[in-house]
Amino acid sequence: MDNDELPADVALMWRLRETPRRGPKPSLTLDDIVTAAIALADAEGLAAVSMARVAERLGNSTMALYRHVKSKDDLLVMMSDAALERPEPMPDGVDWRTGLTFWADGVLTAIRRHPWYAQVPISGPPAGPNNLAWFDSALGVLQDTGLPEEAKVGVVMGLITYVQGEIRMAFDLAAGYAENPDAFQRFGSTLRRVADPRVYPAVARTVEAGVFDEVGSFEEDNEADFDFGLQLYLDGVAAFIDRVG
Amino acid sequence: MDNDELPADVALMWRLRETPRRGPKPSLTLDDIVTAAIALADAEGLAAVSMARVAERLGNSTMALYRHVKSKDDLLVMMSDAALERPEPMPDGVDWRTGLTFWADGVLTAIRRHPWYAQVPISGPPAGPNNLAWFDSALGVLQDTGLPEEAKVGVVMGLITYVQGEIRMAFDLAAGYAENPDAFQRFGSTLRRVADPRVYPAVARTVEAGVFDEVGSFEEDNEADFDFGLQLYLDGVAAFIDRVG
DNA sequence: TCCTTACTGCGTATTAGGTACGCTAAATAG
DNA sequence: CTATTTAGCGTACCTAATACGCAGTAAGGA
Repeated sequence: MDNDELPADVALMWRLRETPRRGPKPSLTLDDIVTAAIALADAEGLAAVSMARVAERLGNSTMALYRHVKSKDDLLVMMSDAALERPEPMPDGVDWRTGLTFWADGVLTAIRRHPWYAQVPISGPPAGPNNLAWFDSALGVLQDTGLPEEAKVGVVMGLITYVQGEIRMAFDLAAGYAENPDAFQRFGSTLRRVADPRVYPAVARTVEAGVFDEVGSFEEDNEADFDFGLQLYLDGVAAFIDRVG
Repeated sequence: MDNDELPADVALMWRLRETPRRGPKPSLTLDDIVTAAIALADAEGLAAVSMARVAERLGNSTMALYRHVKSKDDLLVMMSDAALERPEPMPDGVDWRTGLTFWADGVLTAIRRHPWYAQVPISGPPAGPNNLAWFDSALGVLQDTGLPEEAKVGVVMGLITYVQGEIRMAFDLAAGYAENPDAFQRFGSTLRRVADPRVYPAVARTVEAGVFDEVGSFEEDNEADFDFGLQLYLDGVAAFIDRVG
């Protein structure tokens, strides 16, 4: 068994630990802990996730968790892999562009169920099983483009980067919005007050054009912005495939 | 004076508070606090920034800070605006594409000086003076494209989203790398062990092609990936400008 | 069968950090 | 000179992470 060559937390995420033989039967499993922590984060936000609160949900003591998890950070890593769940299988025969759009929407949908995901730092390459499944799904869509493997990875990395940016911005902003909607509704008038045309000429022009005046639903605006940027990126990918693929 | 219509923290960031008349002269200014906090975060990471540590650096007591700052979160918001500093002025007469590339590199360079930036949640629209200056700089580059104002904002938002993704991923990953370089160097072999070709066919193909085998400098790889994705996005913008602008 | 051993759950205690509260002293307005 | 406003700060409280070690449990071997 050469599991010991794998990093410890990766082995944990893939549930590769050999089952111990002696000692009392665990009344608690890693899955229980991760599930409880996710439920708590979903219900009350990541800040509510303390070892004590998680243990309470499980009817166990705080310190019992540490038999299954190295530290709280460790738990967070497992939570974020688990929260991604599995990607929905790609519809048969989709072209790469439809596929990547489907993929990106899928990521956002999955994460919308667990908004706290945006606050968990990514600690390494996508090594958990669910993360890897998403990665695989996106790579698979590019199969028929004829791009070299390395270029496929580049395209997917760029897409992941864009989507990560969206996740971070959208969900941080949503938290800010929930806490203080005024700051958003008054953004236009704040800018009018504060954006001196001599210092911020381009912003001032945009403000004058009224771009920040119509409020619109926060989510819808965001979704539209995301799609707009995504389509720009995919246009670039299309040009690249024409050139190289 | 209608400052009171501005959100309190925005007024603070723009230093619009009316100077008080009575009471002892402050021995401490908001700038001092923000500067000290940034220096501390630069030197020891965001986790080292506690109110106590910041106060210690200033030779003051912990609670003295609360006369100038509403809460620690408040301080973080100010820190992240201040950390951005001002964008370098755009070279004269650059075309939009060169300009946006220059801009994106500038953001990354600015943030590389303050890596903890990636961990501070964005709590609202870009309302601080430095944030706004960057926003203005990017918008200004698109001046001659003939795009309507709203489309310019869309293009810049997409770029910001991509860059935010890069910031988050690159700096989180760098932290993970510093802590545990093995996880990265062995990523290829980890995948080989763990990525069952029947479950992860596309990943397996990529692994077989050896894409994850050559290690390369962590920073250089990252920079290259970022530029690759950025150019794809800008290709998309170019197509959009041809179509609409 | 019984003892050894590996393991689980958990109580205790330590450390660290955020911040409410209220006191004291300073500066200025009247 | 007195009232008012404000700065600094000591104290205290609360929450949280987690090191440490004990006690009880289930398998394996004698």
